[in-house]
Amino acid sequence: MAGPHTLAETERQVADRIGDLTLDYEAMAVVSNLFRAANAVRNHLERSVLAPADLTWTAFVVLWVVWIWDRAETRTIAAEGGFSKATLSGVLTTLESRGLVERSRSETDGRLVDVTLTPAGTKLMRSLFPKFNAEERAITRHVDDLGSA
Amino acid sequence: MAGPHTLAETERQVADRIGDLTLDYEAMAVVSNLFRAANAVRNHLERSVLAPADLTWTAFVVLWVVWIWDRAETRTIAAEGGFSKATLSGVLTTLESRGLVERSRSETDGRLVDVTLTPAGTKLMRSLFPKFNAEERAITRHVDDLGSA
DNA sequence: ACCCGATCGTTCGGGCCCTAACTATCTCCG
DNA sequence: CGGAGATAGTTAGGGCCCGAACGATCGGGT
Repeated sequence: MAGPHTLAETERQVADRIGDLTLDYEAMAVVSNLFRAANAVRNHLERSVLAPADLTWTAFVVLWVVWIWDRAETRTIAAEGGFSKATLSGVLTTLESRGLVERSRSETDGRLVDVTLTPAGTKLMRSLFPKFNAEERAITRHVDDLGSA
Repeated sequence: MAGPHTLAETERQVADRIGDLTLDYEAMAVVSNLFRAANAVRNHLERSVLAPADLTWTAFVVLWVVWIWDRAETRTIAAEGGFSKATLSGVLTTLESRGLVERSRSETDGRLVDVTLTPAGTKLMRSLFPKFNAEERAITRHVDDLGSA
């Protein structure tokens, strides 16, 4: 799906399996390369920036959203980060236990939960995000290479 | 990171947080959109094609690699699919218990494990892959929209 | 004032995902 | 031949991830 083989090699193998069907090889390559690139970028950023701070990708995204918007409702964070409410709930618990975020029930709507950064969380993001962005910059300089099979 | 806000909005918020630092907003947008697109594509394919067959994304990738190359060593599958050997080990156990793949120790090298599809696994892929590719085709027709913030 | 449907966040169960540690096997080289 | 180092796959442990089910809350219509 996202490995070292060339498109031509893969195409030949697929043709052997289902030669009688009409397939869209370009669409296959697009999806495959999309994931190849996304995985490569994520792995690099996790190892170079996030792991030293003992943060996962998702945890960093949560901190990022709350940091940028000063405070955020749970539903907003999940939508912004692209993961489910269930996932967020667990990550928030982790971050809360580490003293990086705080949960507080909304005063105007009893169903909502507001999330804010603790001073420790803010301090972490102020020092971490510049490093993260520097790596983003370094990566995107050759992101085209990652995407080509 | 990958939500509904525009780049301009996000940029203004970031500037409020660390206005004195030099940042690469375009690199931010590239990474963010890369993940936004990859997530959207993956979620769609999982829900529309994989979930009805009770397969996860990773499980499908494993089946795909083994199917196309007829048989594959564990290390090859992991490299091709972009996940760790440890992850693959667990997924293979799941697929084996469902009777879709078989493990067999290599005859020439006692360290290696060869993976092959069972008849049931082959049958599943022959029926599933055309559906998967059809969705890939439908998605990539507007993948540019997904990537634009 | 009261119900009904919609919405929010959490919890539960199962599965993926990674790193580190471990065992088994192979290969190289003296 | 025999050990040292490299390599393969598995396992252990911790964390993410999702859909489904749940209790709590809100809002509109009567």
